[in-house]
Amino acid sequence: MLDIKFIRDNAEVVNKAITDKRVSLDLELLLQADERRRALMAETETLRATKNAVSKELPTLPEDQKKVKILEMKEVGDREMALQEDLRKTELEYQQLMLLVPNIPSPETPVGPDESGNIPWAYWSPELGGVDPKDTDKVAQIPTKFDFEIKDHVELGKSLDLIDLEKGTRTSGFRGYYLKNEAVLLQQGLMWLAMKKLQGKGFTLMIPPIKVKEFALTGAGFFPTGKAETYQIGNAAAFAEDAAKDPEFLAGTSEPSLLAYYADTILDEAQLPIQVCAATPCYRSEIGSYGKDTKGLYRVHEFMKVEQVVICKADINTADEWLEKLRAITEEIMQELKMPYRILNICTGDMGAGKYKMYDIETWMPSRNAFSETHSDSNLTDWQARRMGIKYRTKDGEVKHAFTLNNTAVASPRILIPILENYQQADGSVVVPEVLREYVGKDVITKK
RNA sequence: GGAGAGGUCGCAUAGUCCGGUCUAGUGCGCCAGUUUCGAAAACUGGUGUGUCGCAAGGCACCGAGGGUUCGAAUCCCUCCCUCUCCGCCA
Repeated sequence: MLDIKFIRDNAEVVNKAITDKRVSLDLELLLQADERRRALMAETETLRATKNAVSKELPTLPEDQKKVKILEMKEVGDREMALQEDLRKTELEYQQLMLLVPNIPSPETPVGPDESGNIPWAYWSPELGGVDPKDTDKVAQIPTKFDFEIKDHVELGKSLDLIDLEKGTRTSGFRGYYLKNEAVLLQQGLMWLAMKKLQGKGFTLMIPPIKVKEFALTGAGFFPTGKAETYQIGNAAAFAEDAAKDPEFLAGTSEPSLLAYYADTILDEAQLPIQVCAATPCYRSEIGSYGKDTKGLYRVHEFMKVEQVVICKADINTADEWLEKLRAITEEIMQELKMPYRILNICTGDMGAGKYKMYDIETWMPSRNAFSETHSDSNLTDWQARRMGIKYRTKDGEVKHAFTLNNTAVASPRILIPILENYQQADGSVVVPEVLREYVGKDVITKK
């Protein structure tokens, strides 16, 4: 959400963001609703002021005058009622439109229609270290090389008894899966590794609810536009009667619950920055992705993710710094795992409506012969904080909306794809990344 | 699941029976001033959020939402939450 005053004064800038981000919203309708809303407010408030004033003097008046005033106020009350009904409708329309207004993208964000407009910002591989995207020769050397015919993670998972997709689908439905044996230890190890890393970086560890109320999803910006992506749940019996009553949702990330911890709160500036993280299951209906990435573990309905969330003061430089710090933390984990990856500066058309600036981290997946998204680092400025009511009091006593950021630390089983595929050997076994060996209990995963 | 108690402007409380000097009293905390070499204490004053407005100022908010009334913290209805006890259960 943006400040309505900012929207009124900068309609052109907002309209450009709407176009660049391919948001479906007619700003003119919002501005009109805003104007009507303010006119109705002024009118009802005048009537109320009259009523309040008369109510105060009424008990002191003699009986005959009292009767006259009461009749007068009855009329004023009727008029107020009529206006109020109008105001309520206008207010609702206004609020619904306000939720659709996107954040203004950063000056460094490329303008583009979709993922084709994203710009590689950095590459890294275990052999070469950091590589400048302009150094095309070196960039070409980044993907892992094999001198044998590679298997994809589905084949590896099957032959090493790590993944069972058939049984997963039978039990859970389309995109269901079972992880088994070392795959379980790999995933648990990754979660543990990430949480310990973040604890060392000053993050507060949390186990938050992932079953959340609507306000958490609206506050974080996932609703109303992302409703189709979200599972709605409820008590089975009650759900059968009336699904809409008191809805609960399974969040697609812990971000809503981590932020909602501070919802409708005025923090003290000294408490900032707040760094919190959580390892939680995540649920996504993937309803808009039918037929996309249907093979294997790339796109699944439920997965585990360690998420980093930062709430910092309302200063763009501070927030920019945090975006880079969060990126660096994720890179540190990736470098410990020794997997080739790249970082993309995400363009306007591919970033969410609420984002100011966003990096994706894409890991090399041999079977896809491509870098594919495994992490996502975002600066939302005050867009989420305004929806969620996260504020802080400055040293001067001023109350401001905070800035929020978030980044993936690790998400599994998707991350198992590059691990299994990049670490596979000619004999069909998979080497366990060094940092995960203590969790898996062995150096190499071989056939049972 | 059953029975009861309760949610008041940072915290703790008064007010609710019987609607109108409650634009919510008091204590604590916090801020400023007086005093002091400095501090403590004492005394004095101040002390929320949101929204509309260029401003003066208005309006809203006593868990949430409705209703009754000229007027609601106070009466009525619905919902949410917390606590205590009992029952059941991982």
